[in-house]
Amino acid sequence: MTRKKHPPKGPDNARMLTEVELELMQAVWGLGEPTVKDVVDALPKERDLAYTTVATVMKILEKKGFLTSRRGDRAHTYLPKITKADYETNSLNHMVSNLFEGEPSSLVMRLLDNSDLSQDELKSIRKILNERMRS
Amino acid sequence: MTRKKHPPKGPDNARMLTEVELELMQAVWGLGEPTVKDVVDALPKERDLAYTTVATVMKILEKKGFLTSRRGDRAHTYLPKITKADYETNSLNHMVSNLFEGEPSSLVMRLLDNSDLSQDELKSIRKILNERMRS
DNA sequence: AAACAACTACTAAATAAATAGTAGACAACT
DNA sequence: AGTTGTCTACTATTTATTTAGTAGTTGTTT
Repeated sequence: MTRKKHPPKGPDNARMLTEVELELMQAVWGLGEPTVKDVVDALPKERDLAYTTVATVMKILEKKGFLTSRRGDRAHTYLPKITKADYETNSLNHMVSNLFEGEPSSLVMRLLDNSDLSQDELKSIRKILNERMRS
Repeated sequence: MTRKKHPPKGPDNARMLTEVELELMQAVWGLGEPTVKDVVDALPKERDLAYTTVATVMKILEKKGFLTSRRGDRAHTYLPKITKADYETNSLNHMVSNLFEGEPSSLVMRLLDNSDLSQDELKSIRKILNERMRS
């Protein structure tokens, strides 16, 4: 079988995190500049990942450009290279363009159609919206 | 190395589509009950996927429960087992719980913070919101 | 200093995802 | 009836993802 070797994804610009990567990034964002151990400890006790597994995934996150590391006192520490807010924005953009034909309002429509949003949630959303529109 | 064989993902209930899978599902949703060929033809010309690649992925989608197939006149046809609307809802729920701490309003906030929304978009979002709130 | 604990680098294995070729079945024209 | 084209089933390859072990280094505690 003559197979064309399909090229590696390459050092992409706007890559999305995998499930586990996101899980660990959440911990990192919450912790500031944690060590591997900090992250392991921050995971819920029922989430039983080996220390080395976490270390490996964090190395991968570094290779992919989501984290930088530097030598700390004892262990080295990891620092996010992207804020959670920016990642949220990227995720939303990705979703809007892949699933909602590039129309953010379609996304909001679907969200409002579905989720059991309380009257309070709706109000706070409207408030935000009004602020956005004033400016 | 004594390695614990980590179990396969299993026939999951609320799995998300991969990138390519979503691409093909979009075509299927747009077409109704297409054959493999219909889907291939519906892809943008610059998207140069082999017929067999599309056939393989659609088989996978069937195994995962996103499509059913039945014998048609010549080729067999594929029918979505989930509507696009339902998949959109699942995606949003997934995102809200994995990235927005379960708060849909946080998602909306982030979306609105993202400056490249036109005044028209904002207006149509507000309209939707107002409709939701009246009911 | 010996023992022990923590940490890193490297390696490894299983499964998933993306892509596509081959062979054989079946139909449609000459 | 032979050629041609389409379609399916099966197989194959590369890369990605998830998970974790081992060996070696370095630091800590008796």
